[in-house]
Amino acid sequence: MSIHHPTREQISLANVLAVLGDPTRLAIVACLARNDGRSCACGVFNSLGSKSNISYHLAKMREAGITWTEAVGTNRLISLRRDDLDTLFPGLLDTILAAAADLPPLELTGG
Amino acid sequence: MSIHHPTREQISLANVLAVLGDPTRLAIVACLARNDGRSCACGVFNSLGSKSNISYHLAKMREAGITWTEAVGTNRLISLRRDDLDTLFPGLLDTILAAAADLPPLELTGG
DNA sequence: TTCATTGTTCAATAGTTCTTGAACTTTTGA
DNA sequence: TCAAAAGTTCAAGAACTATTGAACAATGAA
Repeated sequence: MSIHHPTREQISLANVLAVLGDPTRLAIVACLARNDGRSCACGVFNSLGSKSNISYHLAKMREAGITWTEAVGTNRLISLRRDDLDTLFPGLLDTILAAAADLPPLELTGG
Repeated sequence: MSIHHPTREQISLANVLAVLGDPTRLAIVACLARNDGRSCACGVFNSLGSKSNISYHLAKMREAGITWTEAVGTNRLISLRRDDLDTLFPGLLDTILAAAADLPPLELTGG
């Protein structure tokens, strides 16, 4: 069974804001942005919570249409859905990332 | 006892996003923006929920630093904290409002 | 095959959020 | 004074969210 992602049309503003309105997920999205273009394996975020907790948060982000998840071996590679988000909500991601850049930096192992 | 508002420094990005990540509050903020400059009495939002429910949502917005509430007679006049939000998170409010403008329009009585 | 690695899913639990209606406060106006 | 209007607060309940650890599946390497 392949990984479910919402279509661009299914992405809602309120849901995107609600999902990003959580410090752990805001940290994840900031890290993904710093990794621009390339993808991150879930393991990169292990310092932010337990394995199952990170899996939970990443699923929320995927279901909200914020991230794209691709299976490669035993890894899941996570990337931002920049094109979709920028098309739907121009400027939103960039302004959030700029504001999030002022937040206390994260301890990311292997990041 | 006067109405409590957080200082600019106490406003957090994650909290602002979380509070705006709710359809009712997104509708309220869009309405306030449409009313640019002027303030709205709570009653304007009555069609979005019960009196106590709107009071609850407006309190959330005030506590997050999104709105300013001023007592005038028996009314509470609500306005956006544009200067504070624009200073803290440049562009954020405008991009959210632009994206929210595409949402289905609200039935606002007396708005 | 066997084993470690990577991540998901499940059940349980604690905590939070939303919604409602009733009771209440404050202000205004007759 | 008395009543109406505008909001707030409270308690209760439903629904949702976050977190954990254990069990599970899938892959890749020895």
